[in-house]
Amino acid sequence: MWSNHIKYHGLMRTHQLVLRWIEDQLSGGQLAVGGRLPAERTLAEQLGVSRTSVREAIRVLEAMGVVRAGVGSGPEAGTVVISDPTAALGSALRLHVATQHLPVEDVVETRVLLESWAAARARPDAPELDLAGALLDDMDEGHAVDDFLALDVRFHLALADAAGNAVVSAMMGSLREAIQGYAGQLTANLPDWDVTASRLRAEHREILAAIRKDDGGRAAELVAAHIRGYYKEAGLGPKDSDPARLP
Amino acid sequence: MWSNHIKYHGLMRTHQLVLRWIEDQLSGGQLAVGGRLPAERTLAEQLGVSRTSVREAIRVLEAMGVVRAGVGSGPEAGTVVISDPTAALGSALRLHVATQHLPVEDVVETRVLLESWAAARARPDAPELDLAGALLDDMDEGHAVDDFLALDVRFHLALADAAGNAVVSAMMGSLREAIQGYAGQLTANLPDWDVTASRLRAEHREILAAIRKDDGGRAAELVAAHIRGYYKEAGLGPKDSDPARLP
DNA sequence: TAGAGCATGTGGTCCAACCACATCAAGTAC
DNA sequence: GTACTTGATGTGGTTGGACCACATGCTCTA
Repeated sequence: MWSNHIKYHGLMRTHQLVLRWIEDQLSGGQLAVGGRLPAERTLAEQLGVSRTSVREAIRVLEAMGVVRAGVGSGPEAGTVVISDPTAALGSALRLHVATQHLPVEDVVETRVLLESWAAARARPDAPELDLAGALLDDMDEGHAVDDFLALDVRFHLALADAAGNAVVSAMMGSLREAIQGYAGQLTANLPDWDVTASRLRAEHREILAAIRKDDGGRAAELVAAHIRGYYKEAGLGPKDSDPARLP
Repeated sequence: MWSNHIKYHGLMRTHQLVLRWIEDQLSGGQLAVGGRLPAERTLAEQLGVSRTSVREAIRVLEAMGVVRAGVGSGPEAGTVVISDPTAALGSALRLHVATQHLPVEDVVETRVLLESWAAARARPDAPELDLAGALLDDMDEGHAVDDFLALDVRFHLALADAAGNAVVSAMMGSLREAIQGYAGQLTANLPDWDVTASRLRAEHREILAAIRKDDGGRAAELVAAHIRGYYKEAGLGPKDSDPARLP
């Protein structure tokens, strides 16, 4: 039996070598979602590196939403392959928003772009719209602010999913996640939350109705106004002084 | 002087604690792009954790494009804060494409969406267009396939930057990066690279001209056709059987 | 048969040591 | 005086070993 040991990697740091090995396993199909990585100690020995380097690689993959590490024994234990792009993109965006290199206004505008497109593209008979409708019904029964916002997130995600593009869905969710803390603080700026919540509910119903009637153009306009209106009311100033150029 | 030691974090893994501390420093402004983190050993002592945990946190931040670690002494050494959202999003997308949970078709369609929007929104006098023009001139002088594609990437990035939305630029770049390997293989499917390259050059000039004439609508259409056309010629089948619904 | 308790294997954490590298300062040769 | 050599210093990179907490499953016992 030949050895998997990889040497002569002077140009690459050891954990990146492990990373590349795992990525190759994924691309090649030897490793798929639901599958499990070898134990850290085993993998370290197989690749001829230290357990520390293996762990650093796994830490990165975990941050990327590609694996989940669980202690103990049994099916929940070990390092298993998952696929949660939203978590990865969300964390990355949030960090870069924190460094002030991604303006919140740009995040909001990108949300408008992606969600408008999703609303315009969603099929009236998409099954995700049923979930959106159910979430909408839940929102009617007087919730606390946090609960309402949680349902709101799921409603918007359901709409995005209805467009059938996994990348757009993931990016949409990550954008929302990246400014979640920011949006939460904004609610404090609102003059009257109950009034705002009522308006949001009404707008949600309009959006869903437009999609159901296959009026994608109107749905897109409504979504854009819905998102921009909320952040504007909460005090987020527009970055662009020429709104006429907005699509 | 009080201690920075953080204890009683039973619910959180140690490296996540370090991660949170650094993110707080970024949000609070104590750390900004260009700044340097304390040395690993120092930070470990300050937070009362092992150097291992500090290193795992730094590895994650590095993968997120938030810091860059350099050995040795001097200005290039140490762990300094940077901001490269594209790298982070690109790696994450590439990995999830590898797990087959993000279809390449969806990546391409999202590129069409973002780049069309950018082309429609770009101002005719945006300085980034000058760079795009210069790159276009470079492309004329017979290059190898790889060189041409490298210039092509920079041209498209320049166009995206001209729209003035950092989030869209970052996402655009990451999408391109995520399928870079895939796109490279596709060139082998082309019947005649020189013919294709000529067509791409002509389309680039048309796109740039449309933006310069402030005809955003036409620019968006040209970009969409440009991207879809390339991948279609190279053999990437459309995922949706109803192209009439495309925006 | 039902329960308690141990064996096993997983990731989580820490420590101590060593290496490679880049800079800078002190010393040395000319 | 100038130019070169040489060592000290401080950085991240890597390793091996040790121990812990946890979850499961087997085995022994009452």
